[in-house]
Amino acid sequence: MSLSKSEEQLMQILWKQEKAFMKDLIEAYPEPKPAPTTIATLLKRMQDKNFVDYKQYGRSRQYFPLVKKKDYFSKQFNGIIKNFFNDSASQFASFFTRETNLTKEELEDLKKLIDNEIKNK
Amino acid sequence: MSLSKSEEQLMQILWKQEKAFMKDLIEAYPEPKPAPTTIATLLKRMQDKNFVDYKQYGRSRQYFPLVKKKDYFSKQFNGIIKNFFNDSASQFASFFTRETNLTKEELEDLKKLIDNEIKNK
DNA sequence: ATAATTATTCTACATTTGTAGAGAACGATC
DNA sequence: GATCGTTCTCTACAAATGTAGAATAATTAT
Repeated sequence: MSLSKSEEQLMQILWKQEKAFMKDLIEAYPEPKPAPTTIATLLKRMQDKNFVDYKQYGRSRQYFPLVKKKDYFSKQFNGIIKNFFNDSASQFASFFTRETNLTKEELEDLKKLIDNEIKNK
Repeated sequence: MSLSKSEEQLMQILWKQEKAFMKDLIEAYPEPKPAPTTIATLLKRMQDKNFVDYKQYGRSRQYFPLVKKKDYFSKQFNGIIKNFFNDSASQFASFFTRETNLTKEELEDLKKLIDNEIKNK
């Protein structure tokens, strides 16, 4: 089960805030903000999908994510690698270096990172 | 406008085949294959969205993609970089090298690629 | 030719998604 | 303590998606 577009948008907000009351969520939305009921609906659906839970504080709820952003991203990412690069991460990597416009500095940094990784193997 | 899940799956087939008649498409589906009418519906919707067109050959149609896989992928990819990495490709890159389990060899290859890119700057 | 197969269009319908009003319940304010 | 704001639940409804039957037209195999 995965999130729809607008659920994902809300999830991004929640990941950023880590925990949030309804009003925090509303605040975080860019204009034009959706109706509070809209957010409530999304939250409920996300609870059904087990992406969100809450703690009752007094009589409002503090919502928090049940899934780590990194994990969610990894799953997404592996899906698209599978589809577009025949399940080969290195094939993707080559595409990435060619097609993304990283600056020289960024590329240098990246190289350092990779060197580090190599050492750790 | 973008493709839905199942439209995207069909698109992948079409990209692989480059051009295809209905029967080729059906063949390419893994079991359990969808009904031909299902595929027809998807194709029509994809035509409406301007992702697919066809050439009439005799009285069947040879379908072909209007959008390059690479372009489509780039757009998708940039979207997710924006959401998950604050629009920073290099931030993504660092995540990628850390979290993807590339072998030592693949990392070496990647390093070479990057070196090449640096030279071209 | 007749039957079987194939491709296409039209129609349909259930599910999911995007969005929000109505109403209840509680908490804060004057 | 009556009014207002906040949050939640319930209900609703349009659009998008997943899936496919009925009908039709054309194509091939017998």
